[in-house]
Amino acid sequence: MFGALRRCPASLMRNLSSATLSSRALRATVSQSSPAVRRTATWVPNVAIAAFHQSATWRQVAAAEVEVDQQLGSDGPITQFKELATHGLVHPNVINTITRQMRLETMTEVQTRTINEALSGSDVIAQAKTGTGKTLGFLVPVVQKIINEDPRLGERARGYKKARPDDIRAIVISPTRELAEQIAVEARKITSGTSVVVQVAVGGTQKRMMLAKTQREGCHLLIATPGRLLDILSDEYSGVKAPRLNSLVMDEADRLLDDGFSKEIEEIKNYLPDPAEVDRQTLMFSATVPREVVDLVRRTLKPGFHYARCVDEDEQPTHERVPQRVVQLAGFENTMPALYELTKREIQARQAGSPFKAIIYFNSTAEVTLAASVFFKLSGGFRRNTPLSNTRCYEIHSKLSQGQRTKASDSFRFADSAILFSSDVTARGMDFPNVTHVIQVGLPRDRDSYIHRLGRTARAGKEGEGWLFLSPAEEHEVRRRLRQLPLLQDSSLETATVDMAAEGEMPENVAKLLEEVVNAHKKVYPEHLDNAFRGLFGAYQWYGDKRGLLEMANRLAQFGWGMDTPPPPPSSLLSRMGGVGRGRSSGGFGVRPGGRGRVVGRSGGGDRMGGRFGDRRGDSRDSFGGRDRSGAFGGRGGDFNDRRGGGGFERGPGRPTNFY
DNA sequence: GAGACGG
Repeated sequence: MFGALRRCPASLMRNLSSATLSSRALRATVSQSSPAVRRTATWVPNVAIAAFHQSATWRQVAAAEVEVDQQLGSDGPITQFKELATHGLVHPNVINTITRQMRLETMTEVQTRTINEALSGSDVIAQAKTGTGKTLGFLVPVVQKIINEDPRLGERARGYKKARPDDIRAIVISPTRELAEQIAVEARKITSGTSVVVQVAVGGTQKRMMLAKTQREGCHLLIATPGRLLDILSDEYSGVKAPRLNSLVMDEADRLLDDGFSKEIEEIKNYLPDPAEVDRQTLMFSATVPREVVDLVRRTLKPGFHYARCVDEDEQPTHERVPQRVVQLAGFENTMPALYELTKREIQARQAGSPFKAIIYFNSTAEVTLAASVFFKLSGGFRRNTPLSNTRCYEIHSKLSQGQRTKASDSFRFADSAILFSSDVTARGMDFPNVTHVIQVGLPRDRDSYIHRLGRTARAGKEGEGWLFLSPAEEHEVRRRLRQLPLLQDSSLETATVDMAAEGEMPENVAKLLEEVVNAHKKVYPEHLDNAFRGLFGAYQWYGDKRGLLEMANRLAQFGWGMDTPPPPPSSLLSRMGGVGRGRSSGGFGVRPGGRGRVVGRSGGGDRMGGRFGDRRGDSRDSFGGRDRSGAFGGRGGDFNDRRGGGGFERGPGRPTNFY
């Protein structure tokens, strides 16, 4: 059936290629054709052509495709791995490994669609949520294509496993090193019964070692990150060439095509053979396909590409299915106390046999490092019998060595109960089993980023929940950036809204918790504090009110970290604010910290915070009992009883009616 | 002065 695609009549192709077709006209064209044409067009890769028409959205195209499929009475795609071998579509040695060693029988939806389509030779862009087996979806057809070119590679003949270094037939590009390694593990598995040679090229490893290995063993399938790939392709002396490349896979394609990567990707293409001379199949995979990517895709993929929108209409995507709560913080300084309160509570609530496995995302690497160190102190280091002593803390971001990154990622992957403090390195594609919580501190750069991070939990049919901690700086931006997401306001964390500058009374348990957290900050390396402080201004560069930002940051340093004098902000910030003098006398640079009309920063004692919280005794919640505070002290029972929001959030645990 | 991607 799929071979028939190549024989798709030229006349039909021409019709479908006409950029003036709407999806409706396209359907009509197909359904009015003769039975023979209709049959050959069963999987009409060219339905996607309709996307060339400006009025056709991806959704319409996908709908048209399904409809055409139904109308034409397709005998349906192959859904069992075994059948791929019995129909002679994929080499039995590959399929046997999948069915016997990996114990997979039925393909997932994304696998069904992409494998069938890609084997037919058309370009594919596949949209599927994470954790649905996208990797096999492109590895199977890519490996098969390699075997097609040289059938001897299907066998595991001794001696034949020697490929030449310039034999690269397929390249898979991934935005992060860890994801590339994860893909390579799968690739080596499915090629273990064949003579196909897999190599990995990622940064942070020894380039010479990798090149020597490639010289020695050769390479058919190369899995790489953009930087290193460009590095070795452009290295005339000792690099690699791919004159016979005929498959290119972009995993997390939307990420690869956006600002940060697109330039490198373009450059990489300059080193690859001209598609006009060497026919090349391109496969793009992504969990989200934002509108801006569409134009790029049109230019990148061959006309007649296939769009596999493997998002089940009936099944809710992760970001609609997973419960998500928003914690509105009184200030930056409330972040760590609230995180600590939340994790402690969740760990205690889960003790018996159900582990707590969380990823906490931050927007700068320095914040990741700081939070991880503080939590390490809070968990009592390596001491036993603390609330967090059975929960290991790990840290991962791009500023660590590759060795540290790999260790953290593997440790967390196999951990039962643990917290991973992370930057966006792990936001996409990474498969950590059984993550129960994804906590995002600060507003992510965009909506997709939020969704990808959230996608680390509730995978493979498991439960999970999302949390978003927001500072006052983000109150307005969140409505713009995270529209239409079921974010439910949560006010169950007492430390989230408490005024940490308040000299007034506060409940003993809250005071104690704050003291613990502030003291932990005093035990970490001072440069961690300085770096995180500076990092904030980068992470919040979108925030217009620089003055207000500095004021909030100063409060963080004073009341959250117990510093007498906030660290200096980046000098560029001061020039941006304009007209603000520098000076340490006010207890900070540029802006006097404090706000809320309270006089602060007078006491000179080094242990001021400790003293304050230490002296606080006696439950005096009444003094806090003023208006609007009630929710914060309502105990754990009433989760959704917020009354501050003003926006009117859903109260009950049911489906939220109010969206940002 | 962010994040990811080569040293």
